[in-house]
Amino acid sequence: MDERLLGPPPPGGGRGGLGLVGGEPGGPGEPPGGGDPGGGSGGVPGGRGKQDIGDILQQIMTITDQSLDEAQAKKHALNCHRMKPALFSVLCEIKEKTGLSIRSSQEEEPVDPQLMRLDNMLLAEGVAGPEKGGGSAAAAAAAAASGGGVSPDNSIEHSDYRSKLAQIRHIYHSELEKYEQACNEFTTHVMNLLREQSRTRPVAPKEMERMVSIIHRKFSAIQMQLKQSTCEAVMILRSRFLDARRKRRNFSKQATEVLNEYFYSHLSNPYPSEEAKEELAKKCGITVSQVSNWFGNKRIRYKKNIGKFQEEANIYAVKTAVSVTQGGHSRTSSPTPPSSAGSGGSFNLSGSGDMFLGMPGLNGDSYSASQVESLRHSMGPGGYGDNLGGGQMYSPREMRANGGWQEAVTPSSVTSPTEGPGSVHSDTSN
DNA sequence: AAATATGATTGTGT
DNA sequence: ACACAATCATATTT
Repeated sequence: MDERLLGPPPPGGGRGGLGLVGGEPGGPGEPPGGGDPGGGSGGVPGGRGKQDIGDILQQIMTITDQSLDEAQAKKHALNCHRMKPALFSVLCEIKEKTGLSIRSSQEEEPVDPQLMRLDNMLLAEGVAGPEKGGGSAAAAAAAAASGGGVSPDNSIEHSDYRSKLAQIRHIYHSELEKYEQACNEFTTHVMNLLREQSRTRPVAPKEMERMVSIIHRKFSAIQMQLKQSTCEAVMILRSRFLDARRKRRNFSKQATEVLNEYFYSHLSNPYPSEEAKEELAKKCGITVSQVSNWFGNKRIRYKKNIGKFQEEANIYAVKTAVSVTQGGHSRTSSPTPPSSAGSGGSFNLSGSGDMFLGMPGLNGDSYSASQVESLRHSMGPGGYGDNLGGGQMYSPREMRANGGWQEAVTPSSVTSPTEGPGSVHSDTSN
């Protein structure tokens, strides 16, 4: 029966944060100015401090042993006292009364919704769920399902991601186990202590229960911290690996060709329908959303600086024109009916209109001349080419007819053809 | 190495 | 849900 009233062992060596992923700059690091409450400025001169402490410790050990023996003796004496049972029962009664008030004040809390969220997320990420097998299999299945033979190299990066995730999972589980174990150890320790003490002092079973629940609450708070930091780590990992911006690859030359072709041949209304997007996606070997992204970017960037896209516009305009003249009425690829393009009407309106007026002002003279020439030829008689010298070739009526996805931008390049179109309305000053 | 191009994400308005 | 604008993060060009 020689038990020491040692303090409980601290829960497993973990502090709050797991050093999982490299130090993020924004991380919640501890401020360097540590706590020294109460201004304990009694500086202990270094040097011999340690030796002294060792000596003192030894002294304390011996003293403690002695006093413990004494205490045991006293305890025994107390236990054998004849008045002991009566006193004990009285104390128990008193304790019972006070215990009621304590119990009523400490009601059970409902399950923390935050904890639920964390749990759910960990489960969803495959951290909390079953071990390796299930997780990787699911990931592989997902990869197989989603990747319709699109990007073959993503599996490598995926494996990297998965290994990191497995690392997190491992740490998480081991920490969790450690906490669990420490909790159990501590609980039994306390229980033993209480049981032992219940012989000499009144300890109701209810009280012991309460003690256990308190301990569990404390440990679950620690677990929550663990879960939180694990979640953080997973989030960081996700943003590192799964953010597509980080591994951007340009589309293939052919893909951009196809996309540009569509864009410039539908310049008056470059909003492909869902079907058209799917068609384009299939042709380019990219996803529909990528097509949408591309068109979004293209529209905004074209509008922002038409001058920069003149060349490109010419190329593709010529291309389509040539294909029209050469192939007669058979378009190269687009299954879209000519009606939508309104081939002549609206396309020439905004597209070639800019083209003709904008080009000479730019540097593209030598190159554009021939292109324009060929284009003019291809357009045949009655084209707009004749009006070129006159300058004003748009009729406002037709202007409006194009649906105006770029509004006043088109005319602006007309008003000041000499100036570099890029500098026209670039309000991006700061 | 700086500048530019480009695909993707995010926030906002409709 | 979609388009737009701004912005990010990388790729490519200069």
